[in-house]
Amino acid sequence: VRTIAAVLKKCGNSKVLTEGRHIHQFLVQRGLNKNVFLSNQLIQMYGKCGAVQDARKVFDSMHRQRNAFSWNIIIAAYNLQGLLKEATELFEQMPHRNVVSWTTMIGALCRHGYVEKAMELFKEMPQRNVVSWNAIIAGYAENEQGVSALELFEEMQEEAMKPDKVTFLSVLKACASLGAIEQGRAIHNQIIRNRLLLGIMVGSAVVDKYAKCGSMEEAYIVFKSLPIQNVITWGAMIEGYAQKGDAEMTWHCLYDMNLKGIKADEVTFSSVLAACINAGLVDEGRWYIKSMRANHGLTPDVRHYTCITDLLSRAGCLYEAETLLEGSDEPD
RNA sequence: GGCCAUCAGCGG
Repeated sequence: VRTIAAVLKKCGNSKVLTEGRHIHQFLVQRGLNKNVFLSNQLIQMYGKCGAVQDARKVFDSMHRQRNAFSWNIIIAAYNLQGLLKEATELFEQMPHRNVVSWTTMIGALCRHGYVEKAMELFKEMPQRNVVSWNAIIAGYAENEQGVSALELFEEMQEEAMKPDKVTFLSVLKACASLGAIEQGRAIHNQIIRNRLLLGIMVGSAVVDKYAKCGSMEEAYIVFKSLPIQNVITWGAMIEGYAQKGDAEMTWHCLYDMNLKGIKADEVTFSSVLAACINAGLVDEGRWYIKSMRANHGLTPDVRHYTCITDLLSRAGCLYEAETLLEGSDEPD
């Protein structure tokens, strides 16, 4: 049972629906489909594969066997597809909502931009844990309401709720979008004081925050101190230099990351092109967008064409911009 | 007891 569960989980995470269906059939044949634990895994597997209808069938077939997990999982499945209405209906029908159910809905509402509604739920819910706090803080941070995010962060600590690494991620993001360098430093110090080692995720957020606040020196110090550097940490550095129009350092990073065996991706190149715009380097821009295909096996998409058109039209090369767009396979 | 919610770089 444990191994079947693990396989189902893998199917969900790697979205291999056909394999998942086979296991489902197998479970039916063996009469194991009455197992609540496995049924929950099935719902989750279908949900992650985007097959909400199948997930729902399993859920419905459970009848009175359903537990809080089943409900939470099916609600999350609808939310994953952006089906907020259906998720809300189930949430309202759910008999014994727990902290996870509430938090799931808070996250979903925030993802749709309904932060105020999420806040209502947050206040209404009977008890909150660190994840609930994280969800609402991330919601404000995502919806460019960094100030509220930071206020909530204060509030949570007044209520003696200990922030964890996800909390720090969200508030650092809020600082980054606000350009709040001092607040950001304070949070960085707090992370250090809490002896939370900078893992790759929080570490990238710290780097990004310093970069967005324009302090590339501090960004670099943290960057170097991280256990590993990946495409995202490099990307945060490159974006920082790009925003400053520091083309030199942008090229340097791009070169360096390749040396270290980290492959630049589409996001990296949209920053590189942004650097070209900010530094007014038309030839380099032309070269890098070609280099994406030629040297990196990447396909430029709308983001890159937007940059290059911007760059070319600023330089007065409108005709060239048009021909470039016609040659691309992007509709816009 | 085990299975569910919050999660880092560009644009959207």
